[in-house]
Amino acid sequence: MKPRSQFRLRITKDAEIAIGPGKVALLEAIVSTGSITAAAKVMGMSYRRAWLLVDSMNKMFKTPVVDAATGGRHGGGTVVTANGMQVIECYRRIEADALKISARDIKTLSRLLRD
Amino acid sequence: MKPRSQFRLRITKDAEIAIGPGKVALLEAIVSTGSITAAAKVMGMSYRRAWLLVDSMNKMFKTPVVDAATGGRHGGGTVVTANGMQVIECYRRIEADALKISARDIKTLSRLLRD
DNA sequence: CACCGTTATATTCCTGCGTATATATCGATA
DNA sequence: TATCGATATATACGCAGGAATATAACGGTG
Repeated sequence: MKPRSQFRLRITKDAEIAIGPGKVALLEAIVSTGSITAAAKVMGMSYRRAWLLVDSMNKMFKTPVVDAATGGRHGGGTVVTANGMQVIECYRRIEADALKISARDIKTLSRLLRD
Repeated sequence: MKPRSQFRLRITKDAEIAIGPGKVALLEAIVSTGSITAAAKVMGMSYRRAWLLVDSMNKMFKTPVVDAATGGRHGGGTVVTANGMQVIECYRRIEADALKISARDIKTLSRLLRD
């Protein structure tokens, strides 16, 4: 079938993942939904897992990537900070650049696969 | 501490990984040791796991990536085929190119991390 | 000041991955 | 032809990661 290639960039600190594809996608889901709960649902993961990922990101970066609020009319919500947006943009740009520069070799590799 | 960034390119076929960082490293270990058994030890994994990885690669590529022999003076051994060598080289070249083109952005991202 | 939906957090359970282990087979060489 | 080390394969066990579940706290708004 169609071999799908994907880059997975990870930046690791002390044997734990600072940022990777899953965390970036989660951040993007928070941007578009406005809450961790809804983002978790979109991503198909439990709220707990989503919260743990968000929490670890906030701890690993100098500046938090999200700003979570409890209470309020709609119970609260979570917004991605300017710093978080920069992380997303930078990560996606790296991905796009890497994919572009390697397109030829990736195709070569894919062609070696059985159909 | 020192944030270490790593690219992990995967080429996926039907939701299973055709080639990725672990399999490439295993192939390289087979090149340098001449057997699955020794390569598994070097990689710190069980023989079973190593054999399963090798087996899946041989099945997914049009041409086998290794040639395994049983019996003989030293019990046999496994050599990486020309096709396997091409897979390794192509994969490593993609990695190097991607890392090079993204060096600046990766540094930017790393700097956002806490020390 | 009661309501509501979200964040925050703990506990329990389950499942899949990998290890460990055991066994059969192979075949060049001494 | 007996030996020896590697391949090939099956079974059972352990464990970490994630899901499911439960509960408390929060704070605008009506």
